[in-house]
Amino acid sequence: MATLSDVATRAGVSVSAVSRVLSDKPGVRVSEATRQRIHEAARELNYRPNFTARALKSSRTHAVGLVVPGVTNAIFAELMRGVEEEASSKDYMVLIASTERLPEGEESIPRLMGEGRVDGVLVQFGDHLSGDDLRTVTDSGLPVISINTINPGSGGSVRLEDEAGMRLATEHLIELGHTRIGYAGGVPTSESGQRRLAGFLEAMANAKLTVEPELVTTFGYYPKQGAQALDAMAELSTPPTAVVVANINAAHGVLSEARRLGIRVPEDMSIVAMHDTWTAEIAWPPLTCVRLPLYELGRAAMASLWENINSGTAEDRIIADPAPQLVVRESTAPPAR
Amino acid sequence: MATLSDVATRAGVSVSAVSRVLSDKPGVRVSEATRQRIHEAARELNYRPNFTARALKSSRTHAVGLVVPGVTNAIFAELMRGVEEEASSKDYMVLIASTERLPEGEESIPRLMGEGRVDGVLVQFGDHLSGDDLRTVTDSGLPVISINTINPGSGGSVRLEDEAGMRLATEHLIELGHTRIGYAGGVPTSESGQRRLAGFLEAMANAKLTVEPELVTTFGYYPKQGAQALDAMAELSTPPTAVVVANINAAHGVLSEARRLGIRVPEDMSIVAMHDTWTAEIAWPPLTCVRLPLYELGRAAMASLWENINSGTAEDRIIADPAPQLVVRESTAPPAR
DNA sequence: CAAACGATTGTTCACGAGTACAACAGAAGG
DNA sequence: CCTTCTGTTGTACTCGTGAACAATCGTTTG
Repeated sequence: MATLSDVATRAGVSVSAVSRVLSDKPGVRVSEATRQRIHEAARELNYRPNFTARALKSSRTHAVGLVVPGVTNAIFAELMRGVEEEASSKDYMVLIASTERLPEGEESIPRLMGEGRVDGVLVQFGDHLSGDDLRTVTDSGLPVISINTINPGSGGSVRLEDEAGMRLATEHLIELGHTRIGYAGGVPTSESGQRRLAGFLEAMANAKLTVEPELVTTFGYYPKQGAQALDAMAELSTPPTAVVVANINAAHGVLSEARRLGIRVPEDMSIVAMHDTWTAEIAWPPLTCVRLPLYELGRAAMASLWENINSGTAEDRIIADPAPQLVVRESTAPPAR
Repeated sequence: MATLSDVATRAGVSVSAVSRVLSDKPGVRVSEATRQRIHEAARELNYRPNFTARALKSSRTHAVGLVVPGVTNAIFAELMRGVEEEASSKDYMVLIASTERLPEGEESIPRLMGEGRVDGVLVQFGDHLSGDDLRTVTDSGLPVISINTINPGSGGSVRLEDEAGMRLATEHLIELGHTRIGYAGGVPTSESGQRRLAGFLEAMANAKLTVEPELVTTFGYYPKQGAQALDAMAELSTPPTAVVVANINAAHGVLSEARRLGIRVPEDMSIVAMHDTWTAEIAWPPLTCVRLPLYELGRAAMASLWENINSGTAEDRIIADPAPQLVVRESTAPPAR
């Protein structure tokens, strides 16, 4: 790997000359002859500035951390694609830190943040946001953007129109004629979970429909918890004729549990889910979903972080473009009379 | 962010003393008093060694690159989970470089490799392995492990038992009584594609079944290409009664295309797919699959890379544990007479 | 009691890039 | 002919860590 001084030797100049020419700042004055010789030498040696040295000098690593609950997840994949592309366009790289297997004395978050590996961090805590982890992240002094969670007092955030999305989903069921509608939400401590529940309740209230407490479950966003929610509702003397599921992964769990219990979708029960990933299409029946701009959320998160890194400004943004959109497939239908 | 010399000042000793104590090498002799004072000062200042400085000095970044064709993919997710966990256990971090949107003058691979950002690279080229990219990667002089492709002359590799997996899938259909079996494979230039095709042909030959050329398609591993393969087969005067699909993502495409064409699965056509991701269960009908150890492949890849980084040895490994396993679900059945 | 030794700690330099400052050349002006 | 200026290039130090080497101290031994 060629260094600055290798190039300098080859071009017969000093390192600083090479540094000046190659960094190509506006104010530098170098003769055309040396400039060319240096460029030629650099090309011949296939010179690339050493990242570690540059990072040490400038205390900029041109890398950001992305902390997510897990990577086996279509929602995360969309988000990450957005982050990746925006990062790439800003000459940044992305370091993934999954909190999937936290239990065993997880050290990767403090390591990521405390050692100057990254210039900033994007955090999407899942349902299980441990207070300790959160503190580690916010106390580090690094620019932090939290995704779909407003972090009190620290850094900026980006989030989606969760309420509007849930209203859309719920209104769809109401328009189809459902009145007894169940809700399978995220855990109550999750912020996005609270917003989504609010959206559901609002739509129900607008339609003057009553929401019986036993029809509101908040087990979580994962398939198993979706199945759990359906189990709870199926046990009732009069189960709902439709269910709003606050997360598509949970909806997949609802679907397979419905199959297991012999509940036909949509004939016996309609299902509408939040988020529209490619898995919605392959499910049977294909899931009616509300599409939220996850890719754009990722891009916006990275853009905000970049802003924060470079100018210290931290704002809370709501990603509303494109607006939440209902994608009707085959998991919803009018209720059987 | 506290530095070594901050700790040194606070403890009233020199930087080298601190360095010695905190790096805690076996041969160092430091008095218990200073050791304690240093540890205390370090704790009080919440000292963490600066990664960039350490990397510059030792020319080890404790990071590896993972180059993959795309991140919106359940197969990749499994693989990445393995890589992540093994990396974490070795105190390494993972940098993702997706080649998804290569066209636009992609610079991220050379950047990743040429600037000393990573100690080594794991590469999984998809169907579209460009010669240039491959050369960039292998010429860099960095330790490289290629995943599911044997890279001629450079670095080591890990791969799965593709042939055995395909044999298993094909034999399953043969045992059910199918004789006219179609094949939807990866592009012919892909190495794993060739091995999988070989496995299919071998199983057919073993059963003394003829393979008509028009039943062998090699469009690729993606859903759309799976759909394309089914289209080609459905056009035939006598379509196959079963199809072996060399990739589960393509199989999802086959399924939805079958639905579009009014082909019932498994009544009119059985489908068996390679790889068993969670999406196989949510599909309708749930897909019969051959499970290959993707997670273990990821772990093994990272372990091999670590070996290569630390001792320069590069071997080609085949991950055979656990062995390929047929997971029978509902997409396969005996042929209709 | 002095030399020699071992234990402990400090000084210095290197890693590669970047930058303030110094140094030097040549040209213009007095 | 010398000063001054400008344009160009080199020198030297910084970032934080790590390690070879040097220095210091107290202690043991001849």
